[in-house]
Amino acid sequence: MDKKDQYLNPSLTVDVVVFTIVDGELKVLLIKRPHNPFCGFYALPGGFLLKGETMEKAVERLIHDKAGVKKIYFEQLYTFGGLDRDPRGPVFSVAYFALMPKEKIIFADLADAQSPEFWSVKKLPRMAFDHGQIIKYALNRLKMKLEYTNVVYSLLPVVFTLTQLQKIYETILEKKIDKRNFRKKFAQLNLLEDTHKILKGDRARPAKLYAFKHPQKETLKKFF
Amino acid sequence: MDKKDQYLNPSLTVDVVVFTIVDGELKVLLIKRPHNPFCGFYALPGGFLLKGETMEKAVERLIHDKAGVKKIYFEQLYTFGGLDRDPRGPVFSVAYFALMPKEKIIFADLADAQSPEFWSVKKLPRMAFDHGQIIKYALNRLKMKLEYTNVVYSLLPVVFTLTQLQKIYETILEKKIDKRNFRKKFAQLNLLEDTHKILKGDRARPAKLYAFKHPQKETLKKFF
DNA sequence: CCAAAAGTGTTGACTGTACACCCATGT
DNA sequence: ACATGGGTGTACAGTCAACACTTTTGG
Repeated sequence: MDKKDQYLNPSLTVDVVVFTIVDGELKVLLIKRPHNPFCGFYALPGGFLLKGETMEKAVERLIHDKAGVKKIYFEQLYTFGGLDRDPRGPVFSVAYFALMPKEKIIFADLADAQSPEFWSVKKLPRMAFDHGQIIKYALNRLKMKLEYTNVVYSLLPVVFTLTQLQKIYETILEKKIDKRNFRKKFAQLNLLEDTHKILKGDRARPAKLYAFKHPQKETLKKFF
Repeated sequence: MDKKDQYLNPSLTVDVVVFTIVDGELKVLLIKRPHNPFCGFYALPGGFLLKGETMEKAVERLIHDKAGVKKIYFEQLYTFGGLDRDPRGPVFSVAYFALMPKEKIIFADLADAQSPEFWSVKKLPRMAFDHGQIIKYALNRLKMKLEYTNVVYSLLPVVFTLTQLQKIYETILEKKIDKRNFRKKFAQLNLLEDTHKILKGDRARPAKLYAFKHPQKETLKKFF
């Protein structure tokens, strides 16, 4: 047997789980597959690497093409390599997870002909490949990162109220948080600055608007 | 241009960072490369996938062939994909990290002709590819996991003294830990059981031997 | 003046940390 | 008897969780 024949020659793709929060629901970006396999099913944005392209560049390209947005937070998640993931043969997928604020969503004018949509993670459609599992994995990572880092900034516009901030935590962690304890915690973490602006318009007391001092990723001891 | 030409067709390898502790030093398993590129440099055990082999199977195979051991703890670490990692072209490497107790080290009778050696992570030789960085990444992961999980069991023989346990923490985290607080913490975590055996032979007071009740991986709130 | 969301402190329980001495054995 | 590592408790500080009322606006 030729030595080369004993080796697997797998394909390598990149898939991205893009999360955002709209109307108090955590959503994930999906695309309806126009081809077989899994034609008509929904899938994560993904695809092969182009020549000379790193995985990170590919992720940026995918995010730009499918969500019309640049420069959002993303990180590598996990590499999935089950032999039966794709009926066409061995395809290894390096999954990334990304976060964006809903304010950046633009679907008009996309370079790509496919039809990206945000779906609530609570009611996902039938998913192609093992993408359902990948989303589950990403969700878990998101919950972890919310508790140990300040990534939440990537889901928010530059200025926001403390209530908006709290609601993101409550939505993703799926639990109620005490308002006073929440605000106390953030106050002592010293991550936010008061913009001295105020959000009116609600038919209620106006809220102060805050911004992150350092929107870089930071790892802290314990958030929640 | 043919459509296929725009896609990268990378190779995919698996590399394993096997840690163990010997004589109070954290060691990593390395192999001296017998071929170019980087002939004579040291590298992590790794290689291509065989036909019909998952990444996990490949890791088990590598660990068995290079360290002569089966059934040790391992998990996926990260996928490295820099375009210049390998001078021969784009090679993506899915890195795993593994832990084994020094008691299981057997170098005799290996299926593989190469020469595996354990090197202290404090004094690594010149490394091939980006393997130095991969080890650094793995080391970081190990520190994290020590603090949040009970993986330490994978570095220990089935029975051990509390002092052996503590020394592993001290070695890896590179800090002294208070003996009383350490023992108190482990007592309240309730992970250990007293085997009612005793380790004599030191010219000092004999020590009780403990074992993990559930050697499965568990994630706990906070260890250290 | 009423509805709606913003804003604000205190207490008790728990957890982490600092710290020093006696005990059981081998030589 | 002494050297060596094993084994044990207390007190203080910091953090977490529970809990209710007043304030400011729009309608």
